[in-house]
Amino acid sequence: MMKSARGKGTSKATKEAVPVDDRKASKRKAAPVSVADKGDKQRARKDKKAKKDPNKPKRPPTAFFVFLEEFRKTFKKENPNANAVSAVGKAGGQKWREMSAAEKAPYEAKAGKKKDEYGKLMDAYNNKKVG
DNA sequence: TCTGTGATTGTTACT
DNA sequence: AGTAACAATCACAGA
Repeated sequence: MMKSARGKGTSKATKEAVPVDDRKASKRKAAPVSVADKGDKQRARKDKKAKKDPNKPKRPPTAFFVFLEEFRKTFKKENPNANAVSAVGKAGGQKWREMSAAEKAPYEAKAGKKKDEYGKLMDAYNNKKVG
């Protein structure tokens, strides 16, 4: 199964009325066209399928994902009917918003740890990439 | 049977 | 400084 494919998905929202994410810069995958076409934009990651870097370490899960992992369990327990990713995603996202730094602390700690390891991998990856 | 899509936020890498 | 892409996960739909 494909790891991830949100590149051409589109139809991101059932309702076009509400913006996807106004809190951030803009839309993430709102551009159905290939990024490479942009040219002026980042063409480095034009296609995930490129995969020219098999050694490249995958990005560590963010505090949100770490929390989501546990949240999914709890969520499924209360909502065994809602297993869909969108269900936990929204539910988790909503809760995540309510959560406070203190509660996110343990998750951020984990994320921070992952980042540390990720940096290590990056070092090895870069070393290999160059050589 | 297999692949792709959907949704969430945070973090990264590039320009 | 700003922007786009990706990270994990499962159920459903199409060929």
